Amino acid sequence: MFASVVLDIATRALDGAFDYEIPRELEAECAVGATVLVPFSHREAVGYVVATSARPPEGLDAARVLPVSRVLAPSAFDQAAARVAFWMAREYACPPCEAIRPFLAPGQTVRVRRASANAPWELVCQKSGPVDERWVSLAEKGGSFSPRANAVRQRAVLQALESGPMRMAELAATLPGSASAVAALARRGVVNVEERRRVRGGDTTTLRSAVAARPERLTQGQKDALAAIARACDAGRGDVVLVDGVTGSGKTEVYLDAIERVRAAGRGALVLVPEISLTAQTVGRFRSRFGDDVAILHSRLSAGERFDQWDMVRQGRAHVVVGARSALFAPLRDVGLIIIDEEHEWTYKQESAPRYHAREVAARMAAERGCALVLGSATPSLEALERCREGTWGGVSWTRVSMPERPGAARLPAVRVVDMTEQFSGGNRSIFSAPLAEALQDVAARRQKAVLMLNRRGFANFLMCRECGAVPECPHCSTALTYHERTHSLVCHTCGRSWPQRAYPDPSTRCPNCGSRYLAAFGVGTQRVEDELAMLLPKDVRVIRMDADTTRGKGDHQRLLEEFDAAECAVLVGTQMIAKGLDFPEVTLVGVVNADTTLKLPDFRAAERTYDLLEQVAGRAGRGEEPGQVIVQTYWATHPAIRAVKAHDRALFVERELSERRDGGYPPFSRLSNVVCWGRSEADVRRTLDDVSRRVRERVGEAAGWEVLGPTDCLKAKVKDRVRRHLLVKSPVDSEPGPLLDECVRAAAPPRGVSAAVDVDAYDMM
DNA sequence: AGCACGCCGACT
DNA sequence: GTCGGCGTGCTC
Repeated sequence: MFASVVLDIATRALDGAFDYEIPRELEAECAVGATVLVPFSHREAVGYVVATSARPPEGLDAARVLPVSRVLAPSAFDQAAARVAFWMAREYACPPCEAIRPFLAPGQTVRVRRASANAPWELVCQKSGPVDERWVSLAEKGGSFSPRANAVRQRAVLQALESGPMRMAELAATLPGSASAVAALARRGVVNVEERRRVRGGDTTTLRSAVAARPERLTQGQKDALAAIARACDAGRGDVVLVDGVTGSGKTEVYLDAIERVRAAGRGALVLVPEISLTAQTVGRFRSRFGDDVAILHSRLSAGERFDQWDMVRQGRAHVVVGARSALFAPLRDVGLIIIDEEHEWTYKQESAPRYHAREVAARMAAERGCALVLGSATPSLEALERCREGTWGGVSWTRVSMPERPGAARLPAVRVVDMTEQFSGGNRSIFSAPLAEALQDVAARRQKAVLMLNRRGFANFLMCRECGAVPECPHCSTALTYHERTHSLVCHTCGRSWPQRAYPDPSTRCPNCGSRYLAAFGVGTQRVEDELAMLLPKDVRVIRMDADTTRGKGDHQRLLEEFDAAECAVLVGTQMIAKGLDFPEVTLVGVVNADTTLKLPDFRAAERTYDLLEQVAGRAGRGEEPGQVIVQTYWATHPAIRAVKAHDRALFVERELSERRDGGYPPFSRLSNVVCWGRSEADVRRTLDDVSRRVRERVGEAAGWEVLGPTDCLKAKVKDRVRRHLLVKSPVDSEPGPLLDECVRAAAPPRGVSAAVDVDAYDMM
């Protein structure tokens, strides 16, 4: 037997697979998806088997085919997955091994490395593998047993166990050499040693809304969606269904029912959810419907927890996988359905190699496996909407099903837009407009709940001198420094450096530029909203603040949400993180403190992002019996995105936005790729990217639909003392910019100290 | 990527 | 006559 092996050496200089002979004794283990150790050019290398064959490799002298040395890990992916990985490598212009990595068991990286220049090569296994944990506990008669006077270790062990059972590993770490003491005590029957295979990562929640009570009847929209999904499943071609349902229209119920149908046919389902930790509610619903058949995979799990959940899927003990972006690569054997919830979310685009978009990989995977892909959103991406308008895309059908109503008595909330310039000229200097302040007091009086959102992305607190207009920037990165009030410091969010700094009205404040003392905080923080709320509302209204500061620890998110859920009357204050997925029927008021800060970002998707965010957060109101109200504060009330949210009419925004995109040749009417080049030497970076740019222009010529913009400095022109320049390339929707850009970068051969990255279908152009 | 090979200038 | 700079090319 022979194996085709992709080596784990990430370089553009080395692509494709290499062939090896499988020794007889390894034939059983050395299957597709296995991690192997192979000899490679004066050393050994780690690689992944992507194909096996009984025929020797063609066009290769048999004497040159070397044998596989060892099998390091069992199969993590199958043949179809390997095909998807190769497609990703091509599409997203990355080395094949980078495209394979997402498929591997989490926390199992095996590398060959060496400590110093001439040290021998060593295998470095960073394994957090399956743990068979040994728990030690006091036995019945443990309490009365008294060890011999000189048995210091035994005494220490018994004392430690008084407060409850401990893991052996923990005991050994705190009491060196306790293993033999435990063994001796166990022989006497004083302690019990119990071995259990622990499956980590099974989180639970007490949220009432996390229980998926089966509704008595479905809305017409839900029935239509389920019928369309059933058709797509039965077609078995990778057809796509876009479930376009207003917030609160019951998309999750549609997913649950669709999965039930797939499970009944013996197949499994992959469900992608953005920022999983925020939607403990969603996880709870899946758990309550499918129980232990659900595996949860997301980045907030510890390495061990993630491995256990992943392994459960591989072993075929769980058939429904719910997780963040990377859950798409879970080793589920018979995938019958892929669901991407909140399809428009940015988190589905990976910003490091492989720079894939989960929507596109899922579409490819669905086609490869002959299953259906369901995209769900209240604010579908313009890409998805446009493909559904076309009807077919990439050889499969794209269907949009609309769910325009909420089930039961719930109605979409009324939206009121408040022009803050009018408030200001009317003498109101508070961060709350008069209507929002009134509405909040009203909520307090009626003992209901409210959600207040601060739109802070790209607009974190910074300091600005009121006299000269200077904004302190990081000397190493071209980024405005963020002001942290609590620690009185300026922090660079790009490189993490920080400097002590006081702001006006502190008397020691001095503007670094002109020496003025009016260097003051600009923008609003959740802390300030919390303070103003305390002044506005009676003391018995619970105010819960949810931002990066209060949700640092594991489980903080959930704890705060549970607190909000349990409170009788409360206001939840937070940043973007509260816009999505929260489902609290008692919320009757949603306030957006500053709606338009994201509109000002230099990004062609800025308006779409703002619209999505506002529509999503507005959807948090009025999900129960009581009608909801939304108040949006803005300095730009005439913007189509704001007007569309106010009118609950997406067309107001989408039609104008689409025509602007069409005129400008932006996605979804083109593909936009970003080639970024960075390094310490500006001259080298400049020379390299100019070379790349020349080659791309040469290749593209006058071809219709291709356009090369730049090279120019990146918006973040310097990060960690490295200069950054980039090149934007527009190409037709049916083009393949990946391979072309890859070849151009390869041909330009960046010198040592200069790096280049190709980002196909880029989202972050900074 | 990592390393050998190989062709040139500065030293014993 | 030899050591070592890094340009070029190869690895199943």
